[in-house]
Amino acid sequence: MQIATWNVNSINARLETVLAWFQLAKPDVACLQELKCIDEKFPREPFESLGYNVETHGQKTYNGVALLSKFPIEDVRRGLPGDDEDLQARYIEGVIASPRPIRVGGLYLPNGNPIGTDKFAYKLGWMERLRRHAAGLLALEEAFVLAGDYNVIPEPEDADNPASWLGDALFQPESRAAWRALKHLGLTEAQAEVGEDPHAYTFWDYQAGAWQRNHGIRIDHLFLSPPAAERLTACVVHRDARAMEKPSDHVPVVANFAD
DNA sequence: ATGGTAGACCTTCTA
Repeated sequence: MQIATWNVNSINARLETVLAWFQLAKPDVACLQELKCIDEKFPREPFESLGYNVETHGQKTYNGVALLSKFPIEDVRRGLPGDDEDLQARYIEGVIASPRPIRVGGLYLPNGNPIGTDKFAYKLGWMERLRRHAAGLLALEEAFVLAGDYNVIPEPEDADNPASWLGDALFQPESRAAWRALKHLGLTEAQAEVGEDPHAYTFWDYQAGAWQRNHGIRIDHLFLSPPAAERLTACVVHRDARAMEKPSDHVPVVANFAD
């Protein structure tokens, strides 16, 4: 069982690139972020033709997340609980009805820049809500995965030039502490656990030749509950996707689980 | 040196 996460930076602008990767990697489950479209404009048919069930939580222009699975998707939840005022489409969850069912939450954590604004407060509030939700899921003692664009650089080793990120919301002590608080609930981070390179980058900005200079950061992660971590066998960062035609600025990260 | 690019969409916001 392969579960992927990928911030595609507009599913419609990226459709050919994303389909090409799906035909190559054939993930069983995929969490997509930054769809940048409403549900009605998500290109369902090409994914259904590849054998995927499709659940979306879209939004006009910004954000938007999708959960795709070759197995049926049950108990779908749209939106992160804990704030009825929050209208941003950044979370979708469902139970993958595979022979050994696994709950999968796909998330697009707020960027939070610039620091010192309401955007940064929103990021930290969203992370606390995610921590509470994860704690509730842990109490169920099920296998689950929380995969997505966390918009947090966990450690200095997760950036090519950490000093250049010191003033950025992705590398603030508060952001990193909230990320560790999530981990300290008892979750296992897949790439750190079994990745060939635990610090392989997952994002390179479009600007200033960041890809060509390998000015990358590691911000796309998969957190696993203990029963899911017991099944984890591998975690691969698909770096080559950044060199495709019309690439996203993020690359897919894929975790493998024993069936 | 405060740059640079990409996407949605209509003038600027987000990243």
